This record gives sequence, structure tokens and C-alpha cells, in this order.
Amino acid sequence: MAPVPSSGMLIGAFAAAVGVGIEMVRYYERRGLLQTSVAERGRGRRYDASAVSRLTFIKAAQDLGFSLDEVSALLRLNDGRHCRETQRLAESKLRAVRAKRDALRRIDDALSLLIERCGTTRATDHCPLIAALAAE
Amino acid sequence: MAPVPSSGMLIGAFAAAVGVGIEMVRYYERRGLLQTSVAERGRGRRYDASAVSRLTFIKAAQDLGFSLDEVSALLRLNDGRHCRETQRLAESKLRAVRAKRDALRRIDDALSLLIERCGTTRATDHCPLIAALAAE
DNA sequence: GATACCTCCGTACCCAAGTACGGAGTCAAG
DNA sequence: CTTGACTCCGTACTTGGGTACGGAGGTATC
Repeated sequence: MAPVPSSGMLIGAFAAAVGVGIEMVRYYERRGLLQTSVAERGRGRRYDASAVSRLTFIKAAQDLGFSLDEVSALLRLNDGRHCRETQRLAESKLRAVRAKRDALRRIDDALSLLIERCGTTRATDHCPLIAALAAE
Repeated sequence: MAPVPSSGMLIGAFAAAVGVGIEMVRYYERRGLLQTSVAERGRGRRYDASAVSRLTFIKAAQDLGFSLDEVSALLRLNDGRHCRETQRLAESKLRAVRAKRDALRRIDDALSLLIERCGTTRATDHCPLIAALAAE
């Protein structure tokens, strides 16, 4: 058989194209996030534009706070028949993000207050910041 | 020698008093966050009110987003001479908290937008949410 | 004096999300 | 023909914050 043109990038170029490391690409393949097309004997696997957008999606979804398991779920849902489920997943993630934001706002308030107190009290023998936290 | 009264709680009561598990108390002792007073032969270690406020502080600081390593640093600084350093640590943590809040705000915006788009487009064959992320 | 409960300690395991390593194969250039 | 670059695969290690297990001993209660 004549060797097929073998279009597409090898793993190094692919990883570089999306800005991740080779080991991470292989890790995602092990996790089933990227499908492992069998390599041609001796030569590496080939990755095309659709693989690039899939990997790009993975990283973008991760940035939105989805875990890798959730990202797999999203990818499984992307067949055109489960758009509403995808939306529901995104909505539940949005709720989680908002809860985290609220928690961080409270932390911000508490820290700000403590730091301010640090400046105003005459810290003679005990730090008011630590005392405040120890006193529950 | 007459047996000393042995005041203070045993580990189980101590852990329960602060609302953590026994294993976690022992873990914190291993990490050096709680000092390990030698147990009286045969009987367990004793924990007093100062141990309670120390452990309370640890959990409160953790809730504020400090890692256990940072909590140890805070505890080491709490000798009355390092209040300004403690304040600086808190300020740097506050900056980190604000950075995280900003990131979450952006995530919130992006997710909200995507979810909204889900509702308005006629999702015929591909989910706009996923498409948007895949398109970088 | 048996039974249940508590403590001790070390070791090992868990999660997520990777990172690192090492040997073997292949390919292209000098 | 050798060297270097690239890939393959499996395995093991990392970080952070714990949780679980198991045997040995003390103590308190019936």
C-alpha cells in the first residue's frame, strides 16, 4: 500500500498549537477527553483542526470552572440532541460560581476589617488579626 | 507520685468541641500546627482552652483562604513582635482574594452570556454554548 | 473480669490534575 | 551509519488536605 498522505499535526505541534504540554494531551487521551486515533505504525498520531477545537473547548470550559469530569459530560452532550441538558449543566455551574463569589466577598470583608483593625490598634503584645480569628 | 488531676479534654472531646474529626487533630499535630504535648502514660493527651482557640484560629484562617502552610506562618508570627508582618501577609492574601473574585466575575459573565444564547438560538444541531467555547 | 470504649502510633489510601522518567521505536539529515 | 528529534507506552511521582485501617494498650462500667 502506498503511504497515505498523513495530514494533520503530530502531537508536539498539536500541543503547541493549543499551548499545552505533550504530556497533558496524552493525559487527556487517557481520561477519554480526546479520542485516541491509532497511530500509523511507527509514526505518531495525527491531529486535525477538529481536535484543536475540541482541546480548545476543554481548556476554555476548565477556565470556566468545569472539572474534567464535567467537561467530559459536556462533550458527551454535544450531539445536538442534548442542548437543554447542556444548558442545565451550565446553569448549575453558574449557581456554584455565584456561591463561590459570595463566599469570597465575605472573606474579603472579613480580611479588610481585620487589616484595618491592625492599623488602628496599638499592637502591644498580640496581633488583633490573630486574636480575632482565635476568638471564633 | 500521686496522679496529677489531668485537667483538660482528651482528643475526642477536643475535636468535638471545635467540630473536627480526631484524625484531623492528629494530622495538624503531625503538620506542626498544634503542638504535641506528651501524653501521660497510658492516658491520652490533654487539651485546654488555649488549644481550642488555637485550633479555632486554624479553621477560621483556613476559611479565609489561607493554606495550612500560611496558617503555620501566621502562628509563628503571633508573638507580639511581628504584627506588621502578619498584616502584610493578610494584605497579600486580600489581593489574591480580589484577583480570584475578578476571575469569577468574568466567568460569571461568560457563563451567563452563553446560557442566554442557549435560550435564544434555535439549537438545531449544535449547542451554541459548546460551539462558543470550542471557537476559542 | 469481661466488655465496650477510648487513645496511641504508623502506614496507607483518597481526590484532582497533572508532571516526570525511562526504554524502545522511527524517521530524516549530515 | 550515526546522531538528533520526535513519538510511543507504562509507571511513578507531585501537591494539598485530609480519611481510613489495624493492632496494642489503658480505662470505665456492668
